[in-house]
Amino acid sequence: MLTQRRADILNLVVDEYIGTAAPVSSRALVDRHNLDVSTATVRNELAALEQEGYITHPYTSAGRIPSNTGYRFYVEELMAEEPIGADERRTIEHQFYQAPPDLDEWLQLAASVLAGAVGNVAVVARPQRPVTHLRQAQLVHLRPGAALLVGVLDDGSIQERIVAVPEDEGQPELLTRASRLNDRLSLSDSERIRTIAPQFDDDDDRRLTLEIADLVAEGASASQLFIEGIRAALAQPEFSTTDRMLDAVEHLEAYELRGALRPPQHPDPGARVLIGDENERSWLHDWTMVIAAFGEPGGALGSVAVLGPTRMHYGHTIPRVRYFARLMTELLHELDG
Amino acid sequence: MLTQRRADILNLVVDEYIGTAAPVSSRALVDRHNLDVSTATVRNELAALEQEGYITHPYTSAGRIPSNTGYRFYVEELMAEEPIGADERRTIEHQFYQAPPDLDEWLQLAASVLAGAVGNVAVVARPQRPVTHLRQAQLVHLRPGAALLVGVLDDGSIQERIVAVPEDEGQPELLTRASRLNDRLSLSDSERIRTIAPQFDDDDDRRLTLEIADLVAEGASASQLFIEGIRAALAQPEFSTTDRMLDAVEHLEAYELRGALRPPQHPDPGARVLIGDENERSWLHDWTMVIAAFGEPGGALGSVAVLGPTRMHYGHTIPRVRYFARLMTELLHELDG
DNA sequence: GTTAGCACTCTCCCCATGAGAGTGCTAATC
DNA sequence: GATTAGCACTCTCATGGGGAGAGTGCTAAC
Repeated sequence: MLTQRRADILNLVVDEYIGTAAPVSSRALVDRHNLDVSTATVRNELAALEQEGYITHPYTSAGRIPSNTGYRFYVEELMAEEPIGADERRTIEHQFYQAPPDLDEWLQLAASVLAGAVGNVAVVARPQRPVTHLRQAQLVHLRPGAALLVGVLDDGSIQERIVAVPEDEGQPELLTRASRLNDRLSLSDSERIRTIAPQFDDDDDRRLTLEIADLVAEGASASQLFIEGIRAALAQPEFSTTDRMLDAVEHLEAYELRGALRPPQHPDPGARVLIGDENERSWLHDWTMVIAAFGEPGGALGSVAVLGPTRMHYGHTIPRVRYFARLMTELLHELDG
Repeated sequence: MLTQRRADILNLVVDEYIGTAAPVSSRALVDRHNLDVSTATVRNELAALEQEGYITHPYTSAGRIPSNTGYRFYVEELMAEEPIGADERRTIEHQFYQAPPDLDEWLQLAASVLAGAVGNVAVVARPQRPVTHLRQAQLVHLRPGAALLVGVLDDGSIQERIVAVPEDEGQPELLTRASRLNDRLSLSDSERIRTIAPQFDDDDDRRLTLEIADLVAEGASASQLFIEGIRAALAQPEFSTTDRMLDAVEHLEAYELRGALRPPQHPDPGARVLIGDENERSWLHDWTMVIAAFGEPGGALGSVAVLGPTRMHYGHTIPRVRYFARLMTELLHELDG
């Protein structure tokens, strides 16, 4: 365990480094926080902290920078959370009530506002149920023999695909067919729909039922992501060379991020912080991800996340990620009535 | 007008510069293309070409690089188009027939494959009609008093929003209501739907009709973009400094690109090439955009575009943009049956 | 019209240099 | 025993000079 003074100094080192992005010297600590010890004493403490693995220095005679262990300790024990003022809260919430009451608009807005607030990449994953159920299916006549199958799922998402229908059926017949299917399939999940299929007498009904099962399964697979703030994140000194920037650009896209986020299993009241190699993906080993889940237990679950260099303003970011997750839960609730 | 020899030399300068990204010297031209004149003669011709504005050089004693005028002349008169081999064609088309027959999948795939083929940013804009019509509207019961209004439009897109419905109506009543609305509104555009609204006796029908009009209008506004290849474009020497890279990253996103593309008015058999300041947006003044439209005349129109530095492999890119536009037209046709 | 020859220009890489920032250690001090 | 002053030492980084190299532009000869 760290002595109080060492912990204090570690705290200062991390704060300072987060603010300046430059290795922190003993001099800087003493001067800027009027410690009542000399730089030599601080140097001794820094050496001890380094011994214990909380900080390192890039070369013999540079200041100290936090190690991942240091950040971890900082986040758990030292960090002062920067509360979200009433003004800030109001400004943010105002933007949501200004926007049309549409989930996708809100998610997009959340990503954008959060990215702006933390100056890093913000990712919002559209809420999903672990298992989605069909709410209603519809067949829209396109041309003889083909119709658009539209499925509304119980997480509010819509899936569509073009399907074959009997050549001689027009919209009226398709309506009848759809209502027949809905009577049996509504509120079932993909698995169940598939088991119901053989119960239909009509060949086409059976085939369409299987299409619907596919449709529902598809809806449950890939959740849509809203990504913002790439430019702001890349402007940070961590990406001061073009190759590091290219690396980042390569990974900061929906496909990669989806893999990094993983769908939450239950709504999380807090925010998880994954520092450096605590992330599974190796490209994230220089990144920190702050992630929180939103939604109702048993309902659709989404994620709010912020990605940035491990040198991240944790005290600022973490409460904001939490706040946005709570806010999205509320907004979701509002949509559900 | 240029003499034949000057045109030949300009051609070589552009080819060479496109390949190497380095200013082209008289020596390089003579050596690498075994011209039967001396470097001094070539220098004289280069001086003349510079006089006439087709090339410049960055400083007194560097090789020559094409000016925008030079590129323009090259594209119109000199460039050798690199045909798409049967193999390449097969490989590409195969990928589309492998993919599920879904428009969005295809558009995404097109952006991705095209980006890979040209090594620059590829953008595909989802086809849109100048005026969209409602194909069918549907009301899906969510909870007492609220339903999901789903509109299928005649360009194949789907729009949705949550609307208020009478508290006491369940799915059966909503079905009746929807079919009543469809009878009157189907195949009308937003304008017309709005004028029909007052003809309904029922208050709720009138209100829902206006919602539908909105929905249709919304569907016609912003076309979805599929963007790929950012990383490849940024890896080029034009973006060798982080600030230029940041500038590019800032602009290479859906919102900005939508503004740069502008919806096509009619399907274009060729591909337009906009070099440097021929682009309206000032951020594109160092870029070239190659853009082609696809779709049927009178039907929904989309765009295929490639964006890259003005030093772009024109002879390679242009035929491929054209080819993808044609391919998308065919695929669109296939979806429409 | 073409070419050899050459002076001239500009970039770019390399390297030496020195200032500056910081540490680590030792010995003195509280 | 903890703290501190002092100082040697280390490493980076900015600066500037120098030289090689690449290429042009011009002139005079062919």
